[in-house]
Amino acid sequence: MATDGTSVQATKTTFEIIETLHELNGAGVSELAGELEMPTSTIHDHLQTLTEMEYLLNNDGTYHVGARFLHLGEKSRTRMKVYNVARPQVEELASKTNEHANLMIEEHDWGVFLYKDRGADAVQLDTYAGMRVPLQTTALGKTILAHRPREEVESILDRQGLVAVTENTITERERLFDTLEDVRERGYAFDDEERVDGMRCVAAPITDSDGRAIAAISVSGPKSRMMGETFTDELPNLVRRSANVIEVNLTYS
Amino acid sequence: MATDGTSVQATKTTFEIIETLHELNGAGVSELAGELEMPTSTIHDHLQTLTEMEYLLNNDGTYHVGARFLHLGEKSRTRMKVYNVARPQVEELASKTNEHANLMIEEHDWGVFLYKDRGADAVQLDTYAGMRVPLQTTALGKTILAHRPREEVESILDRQGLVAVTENTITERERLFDTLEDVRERGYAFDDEERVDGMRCVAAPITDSDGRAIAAISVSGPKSRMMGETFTDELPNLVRRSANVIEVNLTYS
DNA sequence: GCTCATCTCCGGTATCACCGGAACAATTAT
DNA sequence: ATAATTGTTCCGGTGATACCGGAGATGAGC
Repeated sequence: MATDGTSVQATKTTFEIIETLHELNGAGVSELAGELEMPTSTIHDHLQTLTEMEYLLNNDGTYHVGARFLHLGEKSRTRMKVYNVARPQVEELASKTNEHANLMIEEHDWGVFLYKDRGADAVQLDTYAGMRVPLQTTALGKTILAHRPREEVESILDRQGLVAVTENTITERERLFDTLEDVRERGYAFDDEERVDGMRCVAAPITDSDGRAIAAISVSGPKSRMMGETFTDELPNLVRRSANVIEVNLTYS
Repeated sequence: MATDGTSVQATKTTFEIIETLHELNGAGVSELAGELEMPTSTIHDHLQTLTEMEYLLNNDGTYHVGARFLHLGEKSRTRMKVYNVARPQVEELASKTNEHANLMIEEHDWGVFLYKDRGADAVQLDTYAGMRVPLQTTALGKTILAHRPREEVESILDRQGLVAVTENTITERERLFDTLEDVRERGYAFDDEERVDGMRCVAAPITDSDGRAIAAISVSGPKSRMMGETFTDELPNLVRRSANVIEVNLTYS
């Protein structure tokens, strides 16, 4: 583990433990020690500290991630202008289409779901606020990439690669850039089972005055309902209109 | 700073920085250094590490809390049974009453808002998911305390004290225990401007099979609308009924 | 009561978190 | 333009401490 000098090892360990605890959905000292290949005493020191600070919960030896993370996450979300402005629009999209409606931003080269709302007919989905996905695997991410300078997209891809998630995920760099070109021309993006089998999605970017994407909104639903003119015309218009409203409200508020 | 031996100082520093960053709603290195009375280089080391790990964002020298905390918080919330079961009930309460409806749990002696929904007429409030408040300052917290063993409540008070937040906050231990007795008899609790001036609240506990409170739900709104029979009969019944539905669903799911 | 598994606690030591200081960058004033 | 100022980043030394092994405590299962 090469330390750059300006790097706090204990912090890395602490967050590795938190992250693993989170993935395991709660665990004991020795389970974590085994998972992370660290001595139990080291794990214990960190768990102890974090519990004392009230970031973790200890239920008879089983530790869990506590609500202070929700506090940090939720409050920083509510302070994002785009979240506050976009949220009502996402809700309107969901209730108009009866499907899932989502808001995504980019952070550290990832697509992050900031908010989702479920319409009346929405299917069960694995998305939740805070979830991170590779940008090119969703319509949302593609609209964001489409409205970023090519060199920025290149460097994101250099760092992130082009992982395949389903059979339809775009994995060739040139094909992606072609797609982004289309997205830019049309003003919206599709996702045809590129992240989840059976699911389709339509997304539009939310751009600032320079045309740079700061976020994206979308409607997603099962292939069976997302087809024909609904998929090719109706939904794109709906989503774009919402994106526009958000852009306007961002400027004048 | 007395270290117990089994305590990781760097972790404490890291979270102090995160917490301060959060309170300041983003800050630079030297601002944090001033606030926390630490050398800029130490702050920088931690910020660097946390940004590398993608927990913080760095916008031209101004650091912000990132969405990974939302990820941790939101996912651990969705894995709580009571959240999933109670959420639809909270939403129903909000839409029936047109006021705020809330779900609270206890964690590390604090009352934590797990979820809130706003009805059509709901006033602007400072509550948000993850927010922590002293238990005795809300109707929600009081119902939780009322359905915990007295010795447990005593030790919570020993650690937390009885801070006054408004003029009406209960600050005497005996008066609190009298109130809790009433709450237990009635089956629900009121909050008459004990946390926020002008706001009233009605809450009911969600208990497990042993009668121990695991959470509470409530409706809250401005004094002007929360009065008369609505406040004394209608809302209590509504909230209790919702709590009951949640309890039943918790058992059979 | 014994065994096994797990969590806590403790104390030594090699490591690295912390810090001062200097270089670098950006912004404003002159 | 240039200097002054403010703030960020980098670097290397060193003393505090994170880490670890091992012992003690706890508790479940037989």
